Amino acid sequence: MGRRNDHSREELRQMIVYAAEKIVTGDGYSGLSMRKVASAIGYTVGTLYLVFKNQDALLFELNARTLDKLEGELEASLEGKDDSLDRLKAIAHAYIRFAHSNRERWLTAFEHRPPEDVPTPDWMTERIHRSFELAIRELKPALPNADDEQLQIAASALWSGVHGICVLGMTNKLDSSGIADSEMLAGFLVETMLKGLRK
Amino acid sequence: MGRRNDHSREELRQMIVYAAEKIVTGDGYSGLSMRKVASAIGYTVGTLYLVFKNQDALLFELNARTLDKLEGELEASLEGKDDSLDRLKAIAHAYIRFAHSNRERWLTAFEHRPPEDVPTPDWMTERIHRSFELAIRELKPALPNADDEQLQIAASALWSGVHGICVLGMTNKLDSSGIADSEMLAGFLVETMLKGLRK
DNA sequence: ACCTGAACACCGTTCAAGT
DNA sequence: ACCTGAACACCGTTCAAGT
Repeated sequence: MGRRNDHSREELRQMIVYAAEKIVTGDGYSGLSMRKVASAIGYTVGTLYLVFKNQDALLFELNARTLDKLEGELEASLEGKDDSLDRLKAIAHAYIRFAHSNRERWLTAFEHRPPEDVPTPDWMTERIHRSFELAIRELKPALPNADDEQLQIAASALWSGVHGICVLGMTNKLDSSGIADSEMLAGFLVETMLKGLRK
Repeated sequence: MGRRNDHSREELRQMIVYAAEKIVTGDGYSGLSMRKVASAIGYTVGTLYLVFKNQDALLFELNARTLDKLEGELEASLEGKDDSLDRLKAIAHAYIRFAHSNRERWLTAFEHRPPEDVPTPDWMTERIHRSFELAIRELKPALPNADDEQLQIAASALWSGVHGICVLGMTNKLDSSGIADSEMLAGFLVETMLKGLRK
C-alpha cells in the first residue's frame, strides 16, 4: 500500500470532480458521498482529502462547473435575437430549460449550503453574480434612461423572479409544475416587468 | 425495559415535533437527527418510529407547522392596509421578515426534498398553495378586468418572484443581501409588476 | 402493548503506518 | 512522497426480546 503515483494531483482532481458529477446526476445531492466518489475512481477515501479540504470544497468545485455550463447556455440562447424583450425571454427560458435538463446538478448548486464558518470562495460568488450581470446587460437597451443603480435593482428583481419561478417549479410547489408552465410564467414575468419598467 | 406508558401517542407526537423544531432552530436542517430528537425527549430512537414512519414524515409535520405560522403572519400584516398595492407590499415584506426571523425553520421548509418515491402529502401541498391564494385574493381588486386564469398566472409569477428574492437573499446570492435590500427589491418587484399588469 | 437495545449498513474526517 | 486502512464519532432504520 501507499505510493502509486498513477495520477498527478491535477488528474486526480479532475477524476474526483467528474466522478462526483456523475453520482450527483444519478443519485442527487443526498446520494453523493465521499466514499462513493473514492470507490468510483479506485482510490480510498483518505486520498480525496489530499486533494480537497473537505466535502464542501468538492461541492464548490462541482457547482462552479454547473454554473459555467449554465452561463454558456444562457449566452448561446441569445443567438439571433435582436429585440431586447426577446433576448430577455430567451435567457429566462434557457435558464428554466437548463434546470430541467440538468435537474440534479442544478438543484445541487442551490441546495448546497455550507456551514456558516465555511466561507463561500470569491470565485463562487462571482459566478453567481455573472448571471445577474447578463440580465443587466440585456436590460440596458430596454431602459435607456435608467442609471446604473436602477438597472442593478431592476435586473436583480427580474432575475430573482425568474429563479423563484424555476425553483418552485422544479420542486413541484407551483400549481402546475411542468416545464412548459414554468417557461410560460417566466415569459409572463419578463413581459410584465418590462411593461412596468417602461412605466 | 419496555412499557412505560408515560405519554399518550399524541403527547409523544407533540414532544417529538417540538424537540425537532428546537433542534432545527438551533442547528439547522443538517443538524437535525432522529437520535438527537430521541435523546431530547428522553426516549430511544426506536420509539420515534412508532409515531412517525420515518424522518421525512417528521419533516413534513415540522414544515407544515412552519407554513402555518408564516400564513398567520402574512394575514396579520394586512391589518389596517386598504390600498391594494399597500396590501401586496405588506405581505411581501412580511414574507421576507418571517424568513429572516425564522431563518432555519424557513430554510428547512424549502430545503426538504423527499425522495421521489415518498409522495408529498396533500395537506402539505395545500399549505403551499394557500399563500398563492392569498396573492390572488389581493391581486383581484387591483385587476378588476382579469379572469380567474389571468389572476392565477399573475399571482404565481408575482409570488414566485417574491420567493426568489427571498431565497437568494437568505443564501447570500444577491449582491447585497441584508433584509432591508430584500424588502426593497420585493417592494420594487410588486410595484413594477402592478404597473405592468395595469398595462 | 409499549419500549428498548443492539444490530445493520451507511456517513465525513483523520492520521499512524506502510512502501 | 504518496496512499492506505483502520479508527472515531456520527447517521437512519429495523426488530427480536424484555416487561
